[in-house]
Amino acid sequence: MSDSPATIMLVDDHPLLRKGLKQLISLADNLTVIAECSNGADALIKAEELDPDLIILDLNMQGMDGIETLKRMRDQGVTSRIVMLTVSDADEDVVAAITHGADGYLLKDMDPELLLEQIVRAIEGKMVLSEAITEVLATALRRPSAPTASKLDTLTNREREILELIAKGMSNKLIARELDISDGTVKVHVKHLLKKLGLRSRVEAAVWMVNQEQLTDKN
Amino acid sequence: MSDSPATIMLVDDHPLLRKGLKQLISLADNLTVIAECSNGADALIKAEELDPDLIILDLNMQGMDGIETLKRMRDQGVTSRIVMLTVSDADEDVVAAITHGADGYLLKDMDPELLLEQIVRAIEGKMVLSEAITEVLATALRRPSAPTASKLDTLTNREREILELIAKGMSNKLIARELDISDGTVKVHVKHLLKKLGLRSRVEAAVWMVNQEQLTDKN
DNA sequence: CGCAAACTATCTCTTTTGGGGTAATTGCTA
DNA sequence: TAGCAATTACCCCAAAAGAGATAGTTTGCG
Repeated sequence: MSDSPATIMLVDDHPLLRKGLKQLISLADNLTVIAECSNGADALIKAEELDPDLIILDLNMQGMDGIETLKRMRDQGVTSRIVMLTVSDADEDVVAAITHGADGYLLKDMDPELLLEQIVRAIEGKMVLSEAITEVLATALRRPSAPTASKLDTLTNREREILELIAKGMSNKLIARELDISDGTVKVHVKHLLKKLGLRSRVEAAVWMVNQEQLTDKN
Repeated sequence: MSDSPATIMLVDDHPLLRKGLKQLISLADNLTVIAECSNGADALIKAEELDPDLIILDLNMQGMDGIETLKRMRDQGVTSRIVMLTVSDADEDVVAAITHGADGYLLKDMDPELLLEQIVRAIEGKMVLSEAITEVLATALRRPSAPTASKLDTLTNREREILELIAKGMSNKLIARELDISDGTVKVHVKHLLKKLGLRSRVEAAVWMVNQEQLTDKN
């Protein structure tokens, strides 16, 4: 290590948490906080200007969120180590953070001493992950990733139509009336669509579809 | 005011945030933090034991959440002023907090100076609400109540639990295995929960629940 | 033209679901 | 103590769903 302290930038829209974090970091004499930002836009500018050794980035921020900020920083050519700090251990967030170039993912409810250790390790170039996170990441990587959208494509128009009605909670009989076909025919379509999607019941199909709709709505 | 400093107890499962908050409070010489808890159960014991002037209570905690903790404290006869501190400005939370006897509702992303002012005002016996919150509260009160959340509240714990499993697509048999009860019993609970929610099938229930979860997740 | 895929429909059979009831146990409350 | 709500479990029965097979009609493509 060098003899001058490592530079750290904090990005979090909770002043209180910044304060706590800064105080924590001040306990280590080879670390220094050179900047604080309360939002992503600010962080982008300061990151380029100051080129800190480490950026600690909150995931859940108003306006531009942590992932978006991270993405833009990397696009902009920021080479600082970047560690996400967050309350969320949601699968997608972890995966998104790592795939977009985060060097770590720590949870806010960690023990402060441990957190400080991890920060030091991050500056030393190591990937730091909360324990709870490593599992999530491992299982996420085991799955190739989003095969979901493609699955919908394997369905015929009629099957997709019927799946959407199932996702509204409708029974075969109601669907039959709605589409003006026999309920026996609906059963055939349901049978096929379940097989194609690898699901075991219309309830699974409904849940899957609703989540699917929500996912695509976000983008 | 008296000449001895007012006593404050902090309840939050993020050590970091407690640290920041404690430091902030230490800036005022007529305030003193006499206890810190990382969970609701601990808080219940210490609150009764120490009877602080003010309890600052995190809403989103592991295990017993803030509202539950608040409720039990009041049931237990704790007369301290209690202020909720949280990231969430979800309508239901605010209303729930106030109706269960909270004396204030502050957001974690407030300006620290302002936060400190509000803490002082709370100790002086005033109701303190973040600006963003007053609006929420006003509109929440204008409506008689939340039409959706109230329906979930009519369910018993077991029914809600089973509804959540249905919302994962599980069959009665699977749910029975999961909860280690007979599948006949699961059917009884399903029957009741459908009647209470005014739904006609588990598929409707699943769809309703998934949408419900998504709505509450956003806040 | 011939063929495959999609859509339709029907039949059979098993499993699941939902609605009705009764009843024992527990724990809390008036 | 009596009563009530919640949880558990069982009964019966009708409706719905799902899996299998078979088959007619239409449509588009090589």
